[in-house]
Amino acid sequence: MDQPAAITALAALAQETRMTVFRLLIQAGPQGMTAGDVAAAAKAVPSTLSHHLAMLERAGLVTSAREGRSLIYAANYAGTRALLAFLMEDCCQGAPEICAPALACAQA
Amino acid sequence: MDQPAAITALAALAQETRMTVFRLLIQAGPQGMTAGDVAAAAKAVPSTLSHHLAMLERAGLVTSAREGRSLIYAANYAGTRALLAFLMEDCCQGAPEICAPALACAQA
DNA sequence: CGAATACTTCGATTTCCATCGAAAGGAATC
DNA sequence: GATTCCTTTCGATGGAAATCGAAGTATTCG
Repeated sequence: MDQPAAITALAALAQETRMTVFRLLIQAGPQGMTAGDVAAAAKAVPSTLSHHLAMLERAGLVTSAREGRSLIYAANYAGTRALLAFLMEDCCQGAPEICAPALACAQA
Repeated sequence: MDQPAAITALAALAQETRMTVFRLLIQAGPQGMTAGDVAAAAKAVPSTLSHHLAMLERAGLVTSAREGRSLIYAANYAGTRALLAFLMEDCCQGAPEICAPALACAQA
């Protein structure tokens, strides 16, 4: 992942509703949730939420798939992993004191 | 770190100039750089850069200290670590397949 | 004290983002 | 084939962010 892509992904997460939605989808796991369920859980108007989901998808943090008349959104593990890798490589390159505790925390 | 603080930090990094400045300060290490040197390296007008540095500082990603008539900016390791920890905990909680590769990458 | 240096803060402009209601687009049902 | 459902796209509006030049603040040196 290059810097412009990382910035797009960070911008996607730097918003309350989108961050909430993303966390929701991470917790929902690989099977994901319908757009409607996400909207209900996030207490957002459908059109607004659709906009946010599209932004998360463009950022590579979320995937969508049609199932019947619903759209299923799920967390994009590869994209999320790429963003974390970008941050870790960028930080730890010369500064392991930043990332070492983070990965200890992740292992717990 | 709670969600609002993380969003502030993510927003601070989700901008080209600020991301560049942050990476510059990480590479500069604990001794940091003067605001003037940062402005020169980032090819930015002083007033604009001052605004960006202030935002990074509010986000807890950099620190500032006066030294003579210069201001020294340096990466805030604790704040950066906290942001990564927030992302890792949030991601890996139920999804180690995201963070495991990230930490392997960081260890290399 | 006065001038010069190093940044920041102020004021103003332009551009981008978040939000909503209304209309439109596919998919299933009857 | 018409209707109903679920979701997106369109159009418009209010508000926040990025940028710059000019003026202000703190510090050192003459």
